[in-house]
Amino acid sequence: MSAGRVAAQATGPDKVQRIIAAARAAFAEHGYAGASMDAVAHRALVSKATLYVYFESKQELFAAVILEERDRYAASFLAGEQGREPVPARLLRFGRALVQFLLSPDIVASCRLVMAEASRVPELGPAFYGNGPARLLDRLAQFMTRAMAAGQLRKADPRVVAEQFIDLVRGDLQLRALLGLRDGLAPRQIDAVIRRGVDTFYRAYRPERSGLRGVSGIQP
Amino acid sequence: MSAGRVAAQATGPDKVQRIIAAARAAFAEHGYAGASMDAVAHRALVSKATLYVYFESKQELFAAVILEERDRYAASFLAGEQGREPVPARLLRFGRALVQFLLSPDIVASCRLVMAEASRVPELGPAFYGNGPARLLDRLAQFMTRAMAAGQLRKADPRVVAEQFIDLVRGDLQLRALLGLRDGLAPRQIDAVIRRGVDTFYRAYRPERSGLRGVSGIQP
DNA sequence: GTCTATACAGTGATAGAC
DNA sequence: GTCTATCACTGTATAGAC
Repeated sequence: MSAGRVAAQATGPDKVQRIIAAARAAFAEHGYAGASMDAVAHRALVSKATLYVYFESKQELFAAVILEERDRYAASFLAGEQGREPVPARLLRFGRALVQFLLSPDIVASCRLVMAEASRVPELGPAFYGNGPARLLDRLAQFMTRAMAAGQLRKADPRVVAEQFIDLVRGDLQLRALLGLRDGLAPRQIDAVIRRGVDTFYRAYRPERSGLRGVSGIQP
Repeated sequence: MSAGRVAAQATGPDKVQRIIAAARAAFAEHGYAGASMDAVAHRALVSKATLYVYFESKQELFAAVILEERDRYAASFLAGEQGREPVPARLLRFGRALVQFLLSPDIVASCRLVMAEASRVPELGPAFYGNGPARLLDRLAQFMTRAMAAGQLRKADPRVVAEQFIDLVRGDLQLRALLGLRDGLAPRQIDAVIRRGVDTFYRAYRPERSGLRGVSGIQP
């Protein structure tokens, strides 16, 4: 137990990760109350008692799952900034990445779980929002600020602009996904929503005297 | 069993309603799996066995709760059409009613439940969406169609226009409510989101050239 | 630390008296 | 139709052997 060699047991290091992964799958499949600790232990290839060595309760395990997913949320968006492209094209690129992310099965499952338990675990919702959507909004607002400074967008509150961009691009796609609809979520339909969202956004926020320049050069 | 007098028992008629109401409260409070039939029976002041007289299973009771709430969804929006007001004012009025509805505790709770169970009860999501948001979208699209015909809005696909209006007015308010955030949901902040949404919407969809083309809405 | 085995409460659903 | 009492089962959490 003392210093030096920690004597890495055969099953020490990543066991926690395995448990969390198993728990995430179980929660996503059966919901919080519906997922049994037995099932989690079985999936993680450990005994139920071992579970309780690492996590004092089911609640704590659940929180660990959500907070781990939360970190993926603030993932590497906007990675290739592609500064050369015109603003509408960059918006379209970003919108596609955003929606693809929001509709990914992992994120849909996480959102469902957090929403379902929000009233019983009040600190979960703010934690999820603060490290997910809020960060996203910040980064997008910075982008909008730069675009406005460069005269590529009409001047306005960058946070409002960013929020409305997200609203328009997301459409009701996220709602549909959360409700488990399969209609209207084909790739082509999704892309149509995104393109129309970018189009309307740019129509409202393009520079004032863009004059006769076309609304967008974004038709793929 | 035989014909004629059905002999209305003292507790026949509204008992089902009482059970459904109790079930809605229990599901909203503890989630589907977390709510016990025992608790529902207790709340409804009936015995558990009586529950199973009216509903064959927990699933069936749950479906009844959701489908009853669904009907409230298609409630009397857009009641006072107020045809005299200018379009932006009418949009603002409608946006306020819409958001107030979306943020009401009952609807938030229903959405959470449906989303949480969507993957396990696949027919629930479509039923909820079809009788709720979809109907709303239809009515709003009709409104947009009339406004376009009257030259008060730029011509475009009415369904797309209606959808984007909802997106802009809703903002992330519904998401925040579903996640259980209490920040940013003060009445004043809510109204600010709505007003900015209507403003951006109208900027994108106001008539092209209000001055030259003549606003006479004779052209269908 | 890890496992097998289990305590104890609570679950959905049912049988039988009234 | 309604209730009391109960079934068979599963849940979380814990003891004790290794």
